[in-house]
Amino acid sequence: MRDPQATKNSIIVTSAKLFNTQGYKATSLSDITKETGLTKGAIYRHFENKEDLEKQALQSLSNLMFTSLRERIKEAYNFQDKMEAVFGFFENYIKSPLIQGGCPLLNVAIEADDAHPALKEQAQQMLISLRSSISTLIQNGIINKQVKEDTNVNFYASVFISTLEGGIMMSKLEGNGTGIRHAVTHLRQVTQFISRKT
Amino acid sequence: MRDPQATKNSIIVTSAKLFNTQGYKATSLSDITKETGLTKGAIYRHFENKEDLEKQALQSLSNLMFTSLRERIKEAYNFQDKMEAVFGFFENYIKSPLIQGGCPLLNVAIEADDAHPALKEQAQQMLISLRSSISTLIQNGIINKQVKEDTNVNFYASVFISTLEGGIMMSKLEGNGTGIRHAVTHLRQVTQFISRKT
DNA sequence: ATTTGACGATACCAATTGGTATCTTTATGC
DNA sequence: GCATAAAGATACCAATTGGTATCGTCAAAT
Repeated sequence: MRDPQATKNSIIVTSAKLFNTQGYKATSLSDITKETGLTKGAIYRHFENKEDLEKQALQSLSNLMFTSLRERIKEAYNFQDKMEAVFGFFENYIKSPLIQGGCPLLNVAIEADDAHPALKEQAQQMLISLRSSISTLIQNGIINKQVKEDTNVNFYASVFISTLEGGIMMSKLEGNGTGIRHAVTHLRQVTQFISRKT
Repeated sequence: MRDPQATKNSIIVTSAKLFNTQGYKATSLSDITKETGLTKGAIYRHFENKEDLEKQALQSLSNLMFTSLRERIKEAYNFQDKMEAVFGFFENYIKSPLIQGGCPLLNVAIEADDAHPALKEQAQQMLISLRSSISTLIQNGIINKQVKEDTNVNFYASVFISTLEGGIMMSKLEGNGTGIRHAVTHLRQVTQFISRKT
């Protein structure tokens, strides 16, 4: 009944959930022991210290986020549908959260501002990944003649991310889907705008 | 040399700065005593407990934010210039921060998610105020024939806020002005789009 | 000038923090 | 079936947390 790999993973998963909802600094070891049912002895066997656990938990959230996002994008076969996949992914943070506590990137970006340089670096990497995903999506749209060829790829990637993350913030704060829904509705128009007329 | 009103205010101001940069939960009483040069005795004479201080500090940040924003808006005399005032206000979070640590609304919204119901309520009020400011701005634009009369006021207010807050997040994370600048450039086009052709 | 009451400093408190040392238990290779 | 090493539980640690009781001190009213 003893599976160290499984316990390590369960520690990562449940602490990731706590970090993403309560915050990294605000989540104590005892919160984690309570939620996992394990003891500090077990946790510190698998992780050097709390920061190590935070990093691995965030990495897990990042993986979860990007595998899910990429999967959704891959299932669509043209630019507009792929954008819809991105929209659906973000709307799901509110509708049926794959991950509790909202967008891990947004959460860690705000918290790691100054205090936590290690997490900040990871957050920066996540942003780079996200922008890269959306940029290539637009770039492929141009290549496939679905997006106007004079479209500023990085600019629009940035706009998409800003609007979606801001929408998540509003929706989480207000406890309804209005914020993200408006963001998506608007970005749908933007998508239309940079699309080639057919 | 003893001015209780002044000391209370100095406690609020410096703790507000700490809360907005390090986070509310992450800022300890000793952080505050260190930064203010005062002792716990002084602080607890003016505030019931830490939560009380947090609330008053956030209120102070909120006042600072909205007085500055409204001032900027009031100085402009047509819709587009007023929108520029809003844009300038948000760009200033990065360029020359009136308040260190980025947008207090964004920061507290993310942190108070679940954990802190009192702060969350204040954050909700702040969002309502911000949306109200921008909504009336657009509404007045319609009244003054500067904005298309079929413009969905609340929708665009929501879009403006999402995009700006998301832009702040990106800029703070990346340590440059690109995120907010792109957000503003885009919203300038949106402003153009909902403006009446002259 | 003295009294008085608020202001702020000092000294303390229990509880909790992240972390470690040690002990027991469990699976596994022989 | 037994030794062994790893996994996890228990028990501890100093430092820090928010909070309080008490003490000195300063300024204003008498």
